[in-house]
Amino acid sequence: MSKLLLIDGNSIMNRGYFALPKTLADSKGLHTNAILGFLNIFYKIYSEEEPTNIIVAFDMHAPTFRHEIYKEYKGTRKGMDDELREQFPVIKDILKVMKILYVEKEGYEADDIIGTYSRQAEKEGMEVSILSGDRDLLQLATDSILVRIPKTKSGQTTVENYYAKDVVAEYGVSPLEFIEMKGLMGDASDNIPGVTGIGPKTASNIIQKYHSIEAALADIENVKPDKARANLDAERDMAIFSRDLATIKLDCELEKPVSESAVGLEDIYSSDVYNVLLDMGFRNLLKRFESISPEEIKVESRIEINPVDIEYNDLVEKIRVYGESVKSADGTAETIVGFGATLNEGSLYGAAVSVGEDVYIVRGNEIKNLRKDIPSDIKLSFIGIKEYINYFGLEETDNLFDVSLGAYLIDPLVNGYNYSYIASRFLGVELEDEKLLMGKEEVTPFSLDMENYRKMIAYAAYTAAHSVQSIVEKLKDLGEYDLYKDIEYPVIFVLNSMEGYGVRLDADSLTEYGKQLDKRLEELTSSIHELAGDTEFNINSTKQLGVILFEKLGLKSGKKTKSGYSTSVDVLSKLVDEHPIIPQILEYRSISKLRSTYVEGLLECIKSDGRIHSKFNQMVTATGRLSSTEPNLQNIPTRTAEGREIRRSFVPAEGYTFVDADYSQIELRVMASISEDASLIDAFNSSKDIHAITASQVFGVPIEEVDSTLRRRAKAVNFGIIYGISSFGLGEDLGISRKEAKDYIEKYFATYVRVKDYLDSCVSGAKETGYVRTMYGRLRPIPELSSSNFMQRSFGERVAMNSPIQGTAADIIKLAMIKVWHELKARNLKSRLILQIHDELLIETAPGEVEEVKELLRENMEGAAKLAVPLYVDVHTGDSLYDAK
DNA sequence: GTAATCACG
DNA sequence: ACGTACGTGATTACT
Repeated sequence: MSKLLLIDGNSIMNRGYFALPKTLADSKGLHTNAILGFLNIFYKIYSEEEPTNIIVAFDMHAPTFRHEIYKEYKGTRKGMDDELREQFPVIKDILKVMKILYVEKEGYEADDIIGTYSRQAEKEGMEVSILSGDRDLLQLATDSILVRIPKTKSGQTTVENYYAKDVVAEYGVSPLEFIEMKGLMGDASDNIPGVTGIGPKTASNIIQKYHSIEAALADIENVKPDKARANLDAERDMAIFSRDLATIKLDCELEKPVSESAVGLEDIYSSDVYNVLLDMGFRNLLKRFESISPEEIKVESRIEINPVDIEYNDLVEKIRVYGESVKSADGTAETIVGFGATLNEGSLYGAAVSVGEDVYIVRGNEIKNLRKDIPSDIKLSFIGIKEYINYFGLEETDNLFDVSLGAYLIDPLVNGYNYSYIASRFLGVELEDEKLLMGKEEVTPFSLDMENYRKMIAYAAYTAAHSVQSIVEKLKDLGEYDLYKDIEYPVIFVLNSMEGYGVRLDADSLTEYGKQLDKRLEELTSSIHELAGDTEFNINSTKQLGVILFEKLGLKSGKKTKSGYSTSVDVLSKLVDEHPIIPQILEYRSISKLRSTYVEGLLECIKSDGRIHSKFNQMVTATGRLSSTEPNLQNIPTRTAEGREIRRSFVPAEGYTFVDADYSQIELRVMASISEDASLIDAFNSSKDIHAITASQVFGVPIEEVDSTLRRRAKAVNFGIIYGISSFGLGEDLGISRKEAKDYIEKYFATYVRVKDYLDSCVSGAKETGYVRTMYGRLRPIPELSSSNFMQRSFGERVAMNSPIQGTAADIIKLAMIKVWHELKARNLKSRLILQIHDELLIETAPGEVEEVKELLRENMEGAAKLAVPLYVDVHTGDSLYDAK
């Protein structure tokens, strides 16, 4: 059966325009956000429905419009933004390339065109669905015509579907009565006035009773409530006028019949379309093409590389010759060679090296001498150097480049910096995805001659070599080159060294603690089941737990989640006094967490040297912090006594000692310094206890009268400020009303005026440029700021306030790590840096080096940056992580 | 594979 | 009127 998809072009474009950042633009500076928004939703719906026919309707801007008539009548309709207007001719061109029929006609709105076609198609027995962001079109829904409204729900696009019955279910009125309702309540976005004082609620009530405006007018004396009756009576004409404005025409005279709108999969996914989308920079959309018909679509920008096998010695010679040729061609040009391989247990099966336009593949492990065997002025480029440092014996001073690290600094919000992303973004070339090539298959020596594996490493090598120039240029353009050179690049070597040393873990003591936890867990399990009325259930299942607590035991549920009751700590803590089962569940949860994540999880990570070699990832966070995985050593418990016990099992090597140093309030100090707020700077200079002095200054009490409550509140405000404060969040955290919280914030800003100015400038600057920056130049783009969604936008504002602070602190500790690491090396100390936990460094200190290391740590951490306030570190020593804090 | 929860700074 | 603190990762249950 044939199926027609009708699209409200203006409304869907409008939606894209407001939902996506205005900063989106193609190489010529044309805005593309509305176009991208349109195409995203189009492809989503297209792949869902696979319609046989498509028509896109557009408004034609002529003075005969209903809206325009009304504009003259009231003069409020705002013109369209130029940035949006310029995108319409482009989307129409794209639709032409897709061979999709689009219709616009003087005197008609898109609504009317859609209404007319929908009825025609229905008559012809076609299945019809209508896509629009405008709920006005709900009036077109019937038993067989589906109206689909896209909705953004916490960042995710979902589509609400309405047949006639769904309209009734949601609004209590039929699609036709929906028009009557509009007549009463009006629609501000569509400039339909409606009747004064009648909103959706009243309108719905009246229409549910009378079914039409005329019927209500005929019985006007009985219309309720009183106010609505009076207004409706006085504004009879306006009600009818509004209703007629809101009515979509079903009988437009249109030239083209529905039959001319047929369009096939091959039109939508043609190579012409692919090239247009590529040209506009819509890389994400292109992925859809690959899954549709990979071999049929031939694309100019998609390149294929056929690597050539070579012996190692010949490769070295090729590189040397290539280097000479580049030199003679242009005395200043740099020779860059790219490397690609997958390392497995410290050895590789084969490697690809990109030399000029050729890519060579070498088998065996002779390649590990590559850096030493080629001239030092030839740059060796990698995707993720850190993985290869040990294999090649690389050093910081070798001539190296990491393109993925550069790509991260240019856009830190991306999920993974693999070759296909880098090639697409920086070379404008589409390479087959590594996932596509390798699938889930494991790489083994036996699969080495697999065509796909060879291609994959060849692509990686090619990308590594060829994207350096563009990435360096971009880094320089963005003012991030020094950040790369002076911070990120050196940190690679520090992290590699930390990963190599790892941390010693005492398996025996941890196992012993695990047994204690198990015992307690058993007790709690039987006790909880008993308290639940002798019901056995899985306490770990939030679903089952929710049923027990809120249905069986009848406790009142607070927050809800998408799929039922929330049973999170903050909900349960409010119920501790309601039922004895609650504290037991809370204890069960925390013990269970300790056992599975920290006892079992950590034990599994111990390698044969008795140590844990966690990975430090440099290219994950949006702010510039590190992250740690397999296992995460940055979240070892410390806040509760039971959790802290885990730290007893983290111990130094025989004879060694832990020296730990953590920055005191580094983020607040950074904020004081960047904002140049004299009061806050003074506060840091005059007191050791910043929360107490904040309390004193903000609440206007002498410092010696600041009690624990007041201090706690000030501390929460300080945190709130760094997170991008909101009265709601602060109120929630402190358990006070929003109004009180707001009062605190106002007092804080009255005390530290420049802090407020600074935070405001972060937000306004970010709204203008689309990003924020740390003291050391690190960028964080904030696309959420131009969202039309209040929640998204507010999030963007908080991010704009938080990221420069969190990011600058991250920059500073990275600088400290580099200094400390080099200093340990320079002094030939045996002590080693083994852990970084955001504001804290841990050194496993060799016998006899403790005093020197303490001094060295303090000096280099406190001296890492010159701020308007001093940096302080607290230094501790101990024979376990427990004692060293 | 995603959602919920909870560990850390 | 919207529904919230910023940045992470691991485990478990469940689709």
